Amino acid sequence: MSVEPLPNIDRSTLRERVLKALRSAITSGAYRPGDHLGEVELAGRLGVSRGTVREALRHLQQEGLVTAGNRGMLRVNVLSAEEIRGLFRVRAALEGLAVREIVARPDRPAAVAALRAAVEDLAAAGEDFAAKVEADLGFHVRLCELSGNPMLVESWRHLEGRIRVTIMNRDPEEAPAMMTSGRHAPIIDAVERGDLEGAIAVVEEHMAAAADHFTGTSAH
Amino acid sequence: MSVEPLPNIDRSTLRERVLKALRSAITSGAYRPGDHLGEVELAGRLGVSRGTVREALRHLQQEGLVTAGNRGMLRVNVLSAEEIRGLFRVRAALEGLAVREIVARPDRPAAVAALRAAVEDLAAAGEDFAAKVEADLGFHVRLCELSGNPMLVESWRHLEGRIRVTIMNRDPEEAPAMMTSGRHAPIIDAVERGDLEGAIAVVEEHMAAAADHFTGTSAH
DNA sequence: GGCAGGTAGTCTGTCGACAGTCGGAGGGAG
DNA sequence: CTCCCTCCGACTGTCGACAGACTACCTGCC
Repeated sequence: MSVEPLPNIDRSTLRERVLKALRSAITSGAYRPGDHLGEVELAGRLGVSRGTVREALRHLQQEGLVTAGNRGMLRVNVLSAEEIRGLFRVRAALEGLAVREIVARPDRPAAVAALRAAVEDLAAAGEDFAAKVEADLGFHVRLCELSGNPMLVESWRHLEGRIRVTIMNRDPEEAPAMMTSGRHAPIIDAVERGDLEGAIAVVEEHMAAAADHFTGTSAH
Repeated sequence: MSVEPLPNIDRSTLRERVLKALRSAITSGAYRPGDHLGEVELAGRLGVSRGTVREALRHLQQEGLVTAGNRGMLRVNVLSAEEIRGLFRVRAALEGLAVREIVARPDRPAAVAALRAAVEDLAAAGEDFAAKVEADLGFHVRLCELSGNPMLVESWRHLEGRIRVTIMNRDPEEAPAMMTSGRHAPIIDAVERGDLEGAIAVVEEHMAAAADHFTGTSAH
């Protein structure tokens, strides 16, 4: 008798699946920033109870993807230019810590190799916008993961929602010159040769450029 | 006719009040790390519905105060020594960014004065342990707020729950030599004289010492 | 005495319903 | 024509209940 063909039982809870679906719907641009997210409409569309989507929405609210408007109504979050600049400064501090810890690690070469693989994914994304976004954020998450500091990853992920709405609010309608392998390679190079100051400088410059890019002319 | 005597209508939702109550109960030590938090018990004790405490618990879970154990049961989070070290490294990066932005601000003297007031609160706390904790965390949160970067405050607050359980898991039963005004003054001094490198060094040293303190010998 | 099977208990997951509140449309008085 | 009052619709806040799942214990058989 074969036990092979039934390995994939989805043990995830309904709330988790709804959470994923909503997050994906927002970050993919199906809901534009500022759009109202009604519990009843979402519940009906997803075929689940209101309480379930409610919990998912609350989770998304804490992630910063949605924000509470008038009378507790939730809508897709939209960040001001000032918030975007602050957001990328925090990112610079977090990812600066990441390179710092990677440089200090004994297995630095392995981390460098993993990062090189991540930028290759970015290059392989080609012109697919969604794939490029995923690969770019994947690289930066990987940077945090390779630091070996789970709390750092946790903090970075806490910003991920806001990062995604920022990207989605601007880039879909123009050429994204921001996410290219050429912009990430210098970070790896500096890490590889143990140049801590240089690596941090590159990261901060990278983040400053991104902040300028996303605040340049806000798209309507 | 007087309109004065009725200004304070509490418009907070029941979930928010339950959230506050639970957070306070955990951070005050009423529930020890590892304790099981049952929805039914809490709902009965607070006199509210299960769904309400459920949402509050989910919020606390994202804050890191509680963590999911076996079969989705939630218990008060307990951090490993490695997690604590990572946590305080992230704090150092965040608060390092804070001093950096404060030093760069034109209203630096006002920020310095506000920080001085915060350490005075700490000194005024005397030997009251809970008050000292509040004053200490108040100082650090103030540091983030004075940076003028709301996203930085947001990121710091995301760590606050874990910080509090870490403090509560160790300090209640021994002399807390960690939170004293003498340890915070050097930060302000360095900020006041515009010594960015020095201020960051003090912050990192402060955080490293705290990490050592809280991982020294885990209390049982 | 040990083990397999059943069985009660308890916890969370999910749902549907009721109530309160806010905003707007519509009608009537001035 | 304008302003105010009233009613209606929509949305969220909160609740109680049902169902599924896992644990621990207890019993009967070998």
